[in-house]
Amino acid sequence: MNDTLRTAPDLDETDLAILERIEDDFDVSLETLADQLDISKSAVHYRLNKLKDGGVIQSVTADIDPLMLGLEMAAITDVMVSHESGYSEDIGERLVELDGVEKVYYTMGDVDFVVVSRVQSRDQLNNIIERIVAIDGVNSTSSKFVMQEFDPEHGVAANLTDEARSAVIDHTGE
Amino acid sequence: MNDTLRTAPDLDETDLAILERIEDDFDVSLETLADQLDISKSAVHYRLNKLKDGGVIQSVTADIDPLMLGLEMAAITDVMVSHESGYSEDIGERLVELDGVEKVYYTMGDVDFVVVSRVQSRDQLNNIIERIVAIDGVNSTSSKFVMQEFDPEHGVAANLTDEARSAVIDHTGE
DNA sequence: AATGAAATCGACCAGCA
DNA sequence: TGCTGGTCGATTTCATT
Repeated sequence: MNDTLRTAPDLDETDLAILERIEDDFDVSLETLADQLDISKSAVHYRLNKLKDGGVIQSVTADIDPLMLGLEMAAITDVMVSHESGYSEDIGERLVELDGVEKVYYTMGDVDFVVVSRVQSRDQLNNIIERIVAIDGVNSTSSKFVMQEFDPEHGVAANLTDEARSAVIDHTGE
Repeated sequence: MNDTLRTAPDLDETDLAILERIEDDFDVSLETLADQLDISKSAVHYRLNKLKDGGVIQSVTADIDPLMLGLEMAAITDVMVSHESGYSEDIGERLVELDGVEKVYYTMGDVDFVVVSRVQSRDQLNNIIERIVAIDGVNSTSSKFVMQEFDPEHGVAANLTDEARSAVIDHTGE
């Protein structure tokens, strides 16, 4: 057996059901969850703690509408770096530190980093791009505006294929 | 005055401070927040409700570690569509409905959609790509693997520039 | 908009299967 | 280990300012 994988410490169907429910809306009472799952409130709470301690639930966060903060503009910037100078990880960390940057992906292929940023104005976007090219090792950038965004109705747990579900649940023949 | 913007219904510095705190970790007691902000617990709760009702806080969600569900592979797929057939919005909605798809951006420029997906295996990624090209109107795709991801330490509210902050707070001379 | 008191709900503990 | 039931503390609600 391999011990290198730090995948979930034995999740069952009940755990998955809890995750599917709360990953989209944590504003449910323990009682509601308990009723839906036919277990007691304490059991739900016990499992929630286990999922938090086990790192399955990384955090509980309030999702803020960017539009309400005036952030009406999003952009995707491809960043090419010169591979000679410095390690990519450092550049990635510098990119993600920039104000307005929401997410950074380091990718294989001709593009090295994909940077998603969210700003109030074109000026602010230009500002971000300037700060990106100022980073040591950055060769060139290419940006495109985001016209519209689509978010899945359900999160990761609910989007698992049947194949993926069973792979999560029975990692050992108990 | 324009009335078309549905930006935040008058946020003040206290609201922003609350948002900055809970967008990264909602697991704080009202008492802690009240102490940090020098207002009463009830006042914090009152403001939280106002922020939820006003749509500033869209939802409270549990963030799940994809790795714990075996989703160790992420990919970014550029999708080109033929502009003659159908509206882009329909294609975007079909893309985001696919299992494993985490986010879809509709962009200006040569690339029409940028699709971020998260899967357990290369097979599952191939499966997603197959379903993408099967969508009516999709011309071609180009995918790249994500080797590493970088997330900001703080969320949108904390990443506002000073310029953006003041733009949020004093939208009317009260 | 904010407060304090009362009702409700969640967190924790000891014990049990 | 997973769960139960009960207790305590926290949160939600509401009348009041």
